[in-house]
Amino acid sequence: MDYSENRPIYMQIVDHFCDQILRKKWTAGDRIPSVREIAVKMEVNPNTAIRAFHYLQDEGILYNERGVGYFVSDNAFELVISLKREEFIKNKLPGFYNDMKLLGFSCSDLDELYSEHHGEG
Amino acid sequence: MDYSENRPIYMQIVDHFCDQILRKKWTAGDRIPSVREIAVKMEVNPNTAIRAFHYLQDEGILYNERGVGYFVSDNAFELVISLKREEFIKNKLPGFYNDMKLLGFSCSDLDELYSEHHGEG
Amino acid sequence: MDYSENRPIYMQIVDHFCDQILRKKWTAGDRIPSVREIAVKMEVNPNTAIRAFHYLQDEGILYNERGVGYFVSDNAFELVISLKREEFIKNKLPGFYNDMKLLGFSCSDLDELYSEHHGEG
Amino acid sequence: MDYSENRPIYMQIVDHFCDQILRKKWTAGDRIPSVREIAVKMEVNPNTAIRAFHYLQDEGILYNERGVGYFVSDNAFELVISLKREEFIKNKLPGFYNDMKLLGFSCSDLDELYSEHHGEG
DNA sequence: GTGGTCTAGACCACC
DNA sequence: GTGGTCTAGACCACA
Repeated sequence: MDYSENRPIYMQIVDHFCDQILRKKWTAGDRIPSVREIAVKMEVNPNTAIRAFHYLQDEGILYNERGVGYFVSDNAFELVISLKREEFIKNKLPGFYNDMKLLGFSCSDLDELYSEHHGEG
Repeated sequence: MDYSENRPIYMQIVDHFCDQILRKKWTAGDRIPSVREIAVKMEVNPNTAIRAFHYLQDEGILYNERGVGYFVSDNAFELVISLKREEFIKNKLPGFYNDMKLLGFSCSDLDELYSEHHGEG
Repeated sequence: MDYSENRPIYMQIVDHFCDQILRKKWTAGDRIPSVREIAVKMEVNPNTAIRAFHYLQDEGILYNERGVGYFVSDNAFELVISLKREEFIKNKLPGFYNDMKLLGFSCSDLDELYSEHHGEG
Repeated sequence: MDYSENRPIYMQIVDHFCDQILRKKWTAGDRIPSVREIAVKMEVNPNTAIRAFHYLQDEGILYNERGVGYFVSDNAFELVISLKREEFIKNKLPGFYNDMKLLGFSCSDLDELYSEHHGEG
């Protein structure tokens, strides 16, 4: 977890979970680690971990079985994809696109820019 | 000013000032409107406006003459460009690029995606 | 805090914090008192205290963990030393030195002058 | 005049006048340039120049003959010396001395430090 | 609990 | 007129 970043810790956990799902590390029906395990592994306050679980539960990506744990929903993959796609197009694309143009870059520059500055990271 | 946005008001003012400089509306040596004028025009508290002025003064983009007002530095344009370029490449590009790839888009899709969803906005 | 002095309150707080670091009262990784605690202890408005924290954060001397507090950076001591040294040599020394010469004092007089007028103060 | 410096413009003018007197450029009975001449030469608002004249008049260093101009008082040199000496010892010495010690310098270092960093300035 | 932001309004020095 | 500082108090997100 990056405490100095602007993004809230619990959203960084959410992002991490979505990544796991998008990369098929976690698939429908999988039981995911408990709140306590997550909190310990990520060195985070349990309250903070809970917020991430609740967020994903609200979105229908996880579901909870009382006394057992949290599980990946059947349609988690599709939900994550559509959620991310919508966020990407509505929130991230316009700002990024305008900045890009204002700074004199074009879409075809991006691959090169990325590999140049973050290629090995 | 967009109060619902995540970005603080004073940073939105900073962005606006940078825009003015990038678009050559304000050039080296120009006196920019007073704190009070900005506060009235943008409908914010003078203290909020001052925070934007201070931020840009720290960056060397503006300078102050006591009792007279704020002025655009000689190298303001270059400073803004390099500041924005650095922020773009270091902070915005990697997250955007990774999301883009993860969602199955490529750089050549961006122009189309943008004009489709934000073309007339 | 000395309200009659020319130096702003928040810079007096900054000076005090730097002193703590120079005197090794606060060392790398220490959590320093919260904004509210400082404000109460020094009898200033929390906003005034925050300005001091932000100043030192910008200089890299403190860093912040959201919801937790402010901490002393690893290289805080070196940063304070170099900051103070630079300020001393660039800003304070020339004016002082010129005054000293103009008034007919020499460096070897200083110890005596000081102990005579401020020795027991 | 240095508009970016902390010291007020009118005090910078005062300092300049005192310098002239200490260096015997201006001596008792000399008529000094008019407010307007000073304002033009120093590229300063006439009001600002006037404040400097008034300050020195209050201290007894200058006197005014209505319709004629400002003149250097008979005891101007002694007044400036004692004024500066007092200010030096009371206000400047203690802060400077403490900083010097805290940064690990001693009086005997000053000549070298000065000539090294400001020798040709 | 932590800090971050914003408003409203005051007072000041300076030009 | 200009900006600089400080206070008081509010609301918010985050841990």
